[in-house]
Amino acid sequence: MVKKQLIMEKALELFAEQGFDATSVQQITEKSGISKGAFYLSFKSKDELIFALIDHFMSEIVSNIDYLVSGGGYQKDELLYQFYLTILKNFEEHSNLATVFMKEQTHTLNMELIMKLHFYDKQINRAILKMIDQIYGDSIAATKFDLLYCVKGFMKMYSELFIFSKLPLDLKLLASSLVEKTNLLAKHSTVPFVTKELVNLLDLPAEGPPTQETLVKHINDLIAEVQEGFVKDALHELKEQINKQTLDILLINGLVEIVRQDAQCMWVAFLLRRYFKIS
Amino acid sequence: MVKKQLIMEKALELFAEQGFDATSVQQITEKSGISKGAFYLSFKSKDELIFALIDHFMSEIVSNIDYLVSGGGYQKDELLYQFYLTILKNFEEHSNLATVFMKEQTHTLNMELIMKLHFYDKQINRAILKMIDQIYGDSIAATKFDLLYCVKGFMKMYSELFIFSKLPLDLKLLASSLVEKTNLLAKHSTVPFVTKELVNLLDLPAEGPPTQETLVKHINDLIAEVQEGFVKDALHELKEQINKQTLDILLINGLVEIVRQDAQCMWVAFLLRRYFKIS
DNA sequence: TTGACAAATGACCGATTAGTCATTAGTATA
DNA sequence: TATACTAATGACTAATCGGTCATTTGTCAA
Repeated sequence: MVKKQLIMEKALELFAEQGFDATSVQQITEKSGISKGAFYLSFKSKDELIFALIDHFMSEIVSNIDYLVSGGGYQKDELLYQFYLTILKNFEEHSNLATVFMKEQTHTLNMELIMKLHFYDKQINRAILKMIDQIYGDSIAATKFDLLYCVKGFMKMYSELFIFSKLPLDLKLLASSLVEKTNLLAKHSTVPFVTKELVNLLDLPAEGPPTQETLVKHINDLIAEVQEGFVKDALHELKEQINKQTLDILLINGLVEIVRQDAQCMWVAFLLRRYFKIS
Repeated sequence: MVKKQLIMEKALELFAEQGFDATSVQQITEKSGISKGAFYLSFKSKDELIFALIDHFMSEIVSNIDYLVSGGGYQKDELLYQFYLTILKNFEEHSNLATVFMKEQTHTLNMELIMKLHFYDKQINRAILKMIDQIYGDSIAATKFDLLYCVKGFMKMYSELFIFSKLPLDLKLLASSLVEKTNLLAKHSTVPFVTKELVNLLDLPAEGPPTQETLVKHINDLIAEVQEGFVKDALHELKEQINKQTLDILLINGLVEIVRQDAQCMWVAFLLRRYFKIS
């Protein structure tokens, strides 16, 4: 659906300029060259629009990192360098959305929004930790969680440079600089603050499983969007399984693994695992 | 004026919970146990309230750092440790306001708000750079601006721990951990990314001098608030100098230096220097 | 008790918002 | 061409907002 993408693009520009609250649906529709009614044909509400933006951007970042770490075939320093470069390029390309995040950070809109951001944050943590393990091995077991926070801190602070200055920056130099810093901290740091226990404490108490209704709604939304045929088939099958309540866990598990491959389905895969109590 | 403080406290709690936009004046007055009209006796607008909050807390943080770096009498590692500890305690004590900042970050409200935040940010940069000079001397001239960004990054990332977890954290351990990290980066880092030139580019083009009207308004506000007698006298004298247009620069310079001692007057001292074109 | 003044109130205003829905325009089929 | 259907419209609503101001309340000295 091309209309949806048009709205998302134009809305993103406005959100980056003015913030979410300060941007009216009217402005979005004017900039998109459509009527107000047409907006509500694509999105049920203004909130649904920002959810879509977050899903789109975050799932892309997470799957980019995942791909690098799991299947990139890079080694040690090269991996770290490519990691930073990938993240930075992502920020550069989507600096508009990054601006929205900076501005709106956990803006108390909705419990689902908070859960989503928390979920993607955990995915990123998982991927970075995996990378740290690959690069440094067991030697930094005591400080790896602290290093995780430093890496995220580097990303956070330097990404501000993109957002507040629109200057063209030398990403390769920046990535090299961050690689050096990360290595220094990894190899010589002896006083960790963030421990495994603290990270576990920070993982908010899990919400209960989603209702059947919300799950089906999400799946239907995805079926309308997803391109890949076999993913769409798996989604249909999953919907049937939910409605039939058969609980064929092996089949469901396989289907979830299939849809999980598609970045767009990341969040719904998470909800499905919650719903069916998989691992 | 005690009413003003009551409003500021209650508003701060609400802003931290819901954000600035999402909090109505109605809610603030209800929580404060006053009427809507009474609110507008203390503040001319909702914007003026958030300006007051920012001025109040940012000037406190800046003067705390300034005091440490300029007159604390600490040396090297001890100075760095006290610096982190002071900042962290400030965040802990005012975690509500820190939350508001995280949420509202440059929320496009008003040109004056942006200028204020930028001004305080520059004050903090100045103080940190002075500290870096004291501790490391000329040896890190090439990487000091990069180190500045790392220090600010550490503060940023770990302060999130306060804000999103309400856990009691071991600030002394955290400060020690950050001292070690800072020293590592200062002593071994060789690939800087942030240079003096880049920092200068990031300093937004300065606004023109304030009008006589706005200046007098700010001074009057401060006269009503400031406790210290001699500061109040200096403010009165400054107001007279402005109205008389005498331009006795030496006298004015001295008066500005006097009021600058008071943390509350930091911003107006900045405006005065702009107005009278001092240094 | 009275009168004068300041402090405080809350009903009210115009502006703006997200969201709705009766209506129209456009398009494909018979 | 007539019919049936979807896509698209924008005037409209109900709610909420920041801010105002005629009115009431409280507090003094006389």
